[in-house]
Amino acid sequence: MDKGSSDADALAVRFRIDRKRPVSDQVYDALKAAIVSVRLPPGSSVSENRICGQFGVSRTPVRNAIIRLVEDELIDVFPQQGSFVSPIKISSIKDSHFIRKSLELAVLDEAAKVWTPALTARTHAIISSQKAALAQDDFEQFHRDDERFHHNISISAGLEGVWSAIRGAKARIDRLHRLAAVEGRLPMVIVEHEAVLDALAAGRAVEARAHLSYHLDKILDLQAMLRLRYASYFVE
Amino acid sequence: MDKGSSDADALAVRFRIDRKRPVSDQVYDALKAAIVSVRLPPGSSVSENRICGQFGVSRTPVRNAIIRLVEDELIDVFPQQGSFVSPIKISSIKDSHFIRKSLELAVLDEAAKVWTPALTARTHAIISSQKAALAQDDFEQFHRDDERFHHNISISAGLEGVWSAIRGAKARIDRLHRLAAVEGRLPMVIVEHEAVLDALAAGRAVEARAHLSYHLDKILDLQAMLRLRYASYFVE
DNA sequence: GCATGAACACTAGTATCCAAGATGACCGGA
DNA sequence: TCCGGTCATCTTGGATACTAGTGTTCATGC
Repeated sequence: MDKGSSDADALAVRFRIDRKRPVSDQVYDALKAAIVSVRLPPGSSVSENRICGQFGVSRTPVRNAIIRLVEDELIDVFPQQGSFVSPIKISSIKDSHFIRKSLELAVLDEAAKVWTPALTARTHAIISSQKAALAQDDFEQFHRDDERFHHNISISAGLEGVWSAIRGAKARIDRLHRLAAVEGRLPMVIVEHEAVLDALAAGRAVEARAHLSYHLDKILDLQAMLRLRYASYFVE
Repeated sequence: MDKGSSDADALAVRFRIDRKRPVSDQVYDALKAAIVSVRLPPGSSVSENRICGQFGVSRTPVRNAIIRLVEDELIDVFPQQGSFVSPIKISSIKDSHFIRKSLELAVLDEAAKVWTPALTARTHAIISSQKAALAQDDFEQFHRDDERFHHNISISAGLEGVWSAIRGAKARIDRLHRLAAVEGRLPMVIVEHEAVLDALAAGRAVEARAHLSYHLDKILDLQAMLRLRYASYFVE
């Protein structure tokens, strides 16, 4: 099980620690970003000693970060053996998708009730930014804007607290999105976002709901194909 | 701000550490139970040093447990000041309730699709147990059975993974339920559970949904009253 | 050549120690 | 009496040392 040899380089983000902020948080953010973006692929070793060597910090903040990532189900830790990036569990995908879809649709219903032209403008700006990112092949920015689009709906509905729950479920399936990105799905994402926004702006809540449902379900269709292409990343 | 003087006794569970299981987990479970059951009321000091003295362990596992409780939004930690049981935030209640209701209703819809007489029998057994607990004034068992009732629906729907998300949101509002318990709401809980089960058993999914919705919303009605009676536990 | 076992390297869990900041009591002076 | 500064004490954050269990590897014996 020599998973950790070349993986080390994958994280070689040459991270600089800002001593003003809690080190634990910075390690958490960096590791989470690396895992969700699949720079640290499922199965990678996340040896505490190696990580704290790379970041130039002690084991304590690294352990704190790992504890939180275990809570996020992004890392599995086997005592006296090691910690590893969680494989993508088919059954977990099903549950996380269910959670995300249920919550986002429920939030969308609330947002539709209080939608305003100002919110349309704000959302349109996000989509424009996402288009620009795509045109420049800036995939990191694209995914950031994607998250902003969905986050924005929760904010608009006045349900900011619900977003953190959505984000938790989203993080568990975002790795699928990252894998799907290299399959040329990105332009369709923008089209689907626009469809949701147009329906919202026109006050057609039911239609917006249908569009968002379609958008969210799309990733499940790709799952079978991704599972074949990246078989080693999946279990069950 | 001398919140920690008498609070210490509240946790005096005389806890015995089982050296076979990870100490962190045991501390986490014990603290979480104490907080959710309001034995450790909002605002209580959760000084790491005092806790590890009471449990007879070092600070490390205590800190690990606290990290997870912060993630659960049950503890707030202020660096160089102390860690305290989170106050019940009105806005957070709203969001957590929204999350729980959205998920439980969505799960209920799925459960209704695959409901069987065997599931009816199993659920009925849980309600019977809950009745017995109420008759014996065994409130801890009552709340355990209450959790089993809701958990059972997720299991029946084949969405075990969704339950953990529901439980997370539930933990944040369970303190309200515990406070409501002393207001004599418990018998109504059983009636409402039975209404949900009867509708499920009869195959009337829409009706079951309405009953569960009513059951879950009930706690919000009590919120205003509880907020007055236990003003010091609430913020915002 | 093959199976076995002992030593070793590595892991995470836990304990202890130090650093830095915040609080509040205490004391002196106006 | 009131205000202000100092200091002891308490807090969490981080670093380091130690423990115990696991997997591997290599040497040994069959």
